[in-house]
Amino acid sequence: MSAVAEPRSGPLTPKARETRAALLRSAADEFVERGYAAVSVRDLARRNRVTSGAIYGHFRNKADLLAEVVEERIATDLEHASRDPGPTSLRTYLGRQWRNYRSRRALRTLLVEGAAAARTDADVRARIGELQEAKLREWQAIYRRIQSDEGLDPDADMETLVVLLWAAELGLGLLEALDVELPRPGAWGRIVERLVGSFEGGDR
Amino acid sequence: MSAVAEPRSGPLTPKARETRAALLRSAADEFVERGYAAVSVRDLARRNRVTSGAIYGHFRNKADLLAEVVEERIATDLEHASRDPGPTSLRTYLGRQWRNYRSRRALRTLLVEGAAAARTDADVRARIGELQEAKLREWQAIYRRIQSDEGLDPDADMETLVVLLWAAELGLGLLEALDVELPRPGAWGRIVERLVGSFEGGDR
Amino acid sequence: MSAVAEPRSGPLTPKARETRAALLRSAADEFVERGYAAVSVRDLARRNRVTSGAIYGHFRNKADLLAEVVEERIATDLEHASRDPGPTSLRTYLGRQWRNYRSRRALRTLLVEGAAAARTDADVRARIGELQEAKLREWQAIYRRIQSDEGLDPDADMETLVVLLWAAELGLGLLEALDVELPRPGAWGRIVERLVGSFEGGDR
Amino acid sequence: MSAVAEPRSGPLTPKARETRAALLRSAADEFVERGYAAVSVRDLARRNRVTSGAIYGHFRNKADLLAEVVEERIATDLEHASRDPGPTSLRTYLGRQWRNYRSRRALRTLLVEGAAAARTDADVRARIGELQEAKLREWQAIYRRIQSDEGLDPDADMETLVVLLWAAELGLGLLEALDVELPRPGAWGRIVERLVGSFEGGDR
DNA sequence: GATGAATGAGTATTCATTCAT
DNA sequence: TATGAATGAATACTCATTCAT
Repeated sequence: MSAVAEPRSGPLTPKARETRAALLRSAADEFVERGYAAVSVRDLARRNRVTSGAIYGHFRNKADLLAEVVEERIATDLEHASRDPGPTSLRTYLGRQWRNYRSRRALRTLLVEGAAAARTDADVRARIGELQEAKLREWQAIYRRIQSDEGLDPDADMETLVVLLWAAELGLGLLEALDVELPRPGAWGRIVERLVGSFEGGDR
Repeated sequence: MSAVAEPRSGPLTPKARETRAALLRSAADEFVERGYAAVSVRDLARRNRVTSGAIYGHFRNKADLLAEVVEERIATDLEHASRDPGPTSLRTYLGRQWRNYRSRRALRTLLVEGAAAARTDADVRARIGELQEAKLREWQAIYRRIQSDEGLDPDADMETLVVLLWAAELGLGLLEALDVELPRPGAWGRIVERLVGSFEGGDR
Repeated sequence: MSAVAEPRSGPLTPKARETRAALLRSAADEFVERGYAAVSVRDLARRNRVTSGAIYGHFRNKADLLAEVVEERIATDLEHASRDPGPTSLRTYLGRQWRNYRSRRALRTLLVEGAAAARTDADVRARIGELQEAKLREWQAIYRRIQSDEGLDPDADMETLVVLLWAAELGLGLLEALDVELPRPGAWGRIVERLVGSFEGGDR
Repeated sequence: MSAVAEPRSGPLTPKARETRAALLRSAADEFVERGYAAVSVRDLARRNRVTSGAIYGHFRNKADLLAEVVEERIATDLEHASRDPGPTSLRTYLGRQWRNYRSRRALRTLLVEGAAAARTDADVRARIGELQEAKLREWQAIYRRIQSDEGLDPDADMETLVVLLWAAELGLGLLEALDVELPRPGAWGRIVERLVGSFEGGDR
């Protein structure tokens, strides 16, 4: 209906910045706790002592709000996983990541919510999807670097390995949503170390 | 299949059985295509030339309908994966399953929808969650059988391996919902074969 | 969002018919009294002791409701104006119509509201527009019949005359909306008779 | 032109005058193109590179803006129609006005919008209504002058004639809003000339 | 067993307007 | 004078669900 541009143009007032951050924070909490669909914009407004109209000064949509929440969470929660660990074996690198999978539970939950929303919202789909692809590419680069530095089997398909391991992480999110009991962190770490071991000894 | 499915007790007339089956079929299609939240009970009614009131003669509520759809789909799509393959190597068994992962896309989609619904609906959560746990237990039994029959490393943690591989399958569903490009079936099959290879040669 | 058909399919329950008629009646009253934009769907619901949801079982839209109201009003208020008066002079026929223009005030008001709504709603525009064109064609046929039967100047452009007179009627509606004082019925009748007189003598 | 237009008193800076003029210009365009109700104050603000708050420095409210737009348009578009044409026949005078009715389409559109707004806004109603009455009085004076100068039938009711012709013009606006096809300018001119002819030859 | 009219509560979103800075 | 963040109230509309017929 409106043919022209959007709110949120120039630099924000400090107070506006604060409001926005607070909204993102409580939206993240609520979406994780009660689910995206079950949280109404009014709920968020009330919780932040603003009117729902105010929220629309900061976010285009409820979906936009979800996308921003997910984007922020990916950035913070996967930040250290995306840094190249330097000289290390793939086993050590992966074992460390997997052993503490529980710390990423909120992120997984948000991605489950995001994926469900993505099914009907093209914008959410594009934004979160592209973020996922970017992460996968980052990790693939790291794995390949380790592959050549550490003398792993050069035929090993690191691209697919990365996708498989990340899919497993995401799948945990689904199982968690279904209240399925998951293995203990130690077991997770060990199994990944063991699987990845097949890449070390050379070909097979 | 489910104890709560039919509010009306007693045996069903053939016509009622038919209506019920048609509803399940089209609900499955619609949930996969347009998403559980985006499909209204009235949509389903119209598509099946019944009134929405009639649907409540067959299913307790919309969530019940989703649960039944998922249950049915799990039963049919994973039926052959749950049969013990008889004497075979784990590599062969798994390679076969993974290579044709694309055939299970609809099932994965339904599980993504189901997981999102499960987040706010305790009944859906319990029903689909228990089904998942049952499947995992089935597979774990098969893997353990192969482990002992084929002389795989007896220390290998087959329980966790099963969860990891199934989580990866579910994670694919999430990535598909986000329109992330996935590896080709051949690559999937090979990587799983390779990973599982680490269980064969004996200890490590 | 919904790909399939609409409510209101088969024949209506007597009670439903009643509800629908009552809604149309009170919508007409309210739109005339307070204006289409100022009347909310909830207002109408409250006034009819129904929920707003019920209204959407009878009408697709608020705009649909307006269109139906206008259509009905045109049908009843212009019904007798559309019947061929039989043998009579154009002067008598028109004088009679114009002298009692005040009886059509509600119709004019609705057409002003309808025109304003039509500016942004293509459906309303098409529906009311087509109705207007149909009426104009009806009248043009009647005028032409009188023209030949009563021996009026055969060169007279009855098509345009009809449009002009109806436009004047509609214009009254605009002036009424602006609270402009209008001439008395007698004066209206006389001026039209006088103007139309120019078609009779054949002179010129 | 209007006593309430400028909330801020005192003389305007040149820049403020410019902003105000630009706002009026684009408001006129938008109201004609998309409709008063469909144009938001923010739309206008964005289009003029001001904030919506700033608009309230120039106009009391949105309705005030519409009233000013209409007032301005009436003043410019009907300016030459309000000047006494000097010695001329009524036929010539009116034929000229009607033949080019298409040039006044924007004005008619604004009056339709104005009338709809007037239905719920007493201020708009009063302002535009009074303007209309003033115009009608102006024209009535001119017609009477011609009536006596040109020796038309002294019994002819010029007051009502003026209202009728102006109502017809306004009615065109309504029909235009409904996308009803209108006669060609030539036909309009001729019919008015013909009708007015009945005033010339003397009584009938 | 089925109908379909109605409920009731809720939803995201929009908008004219205000006011501290 | 202008900004832009925020208000507050309203809006059309949707939907799962119920129940008299």
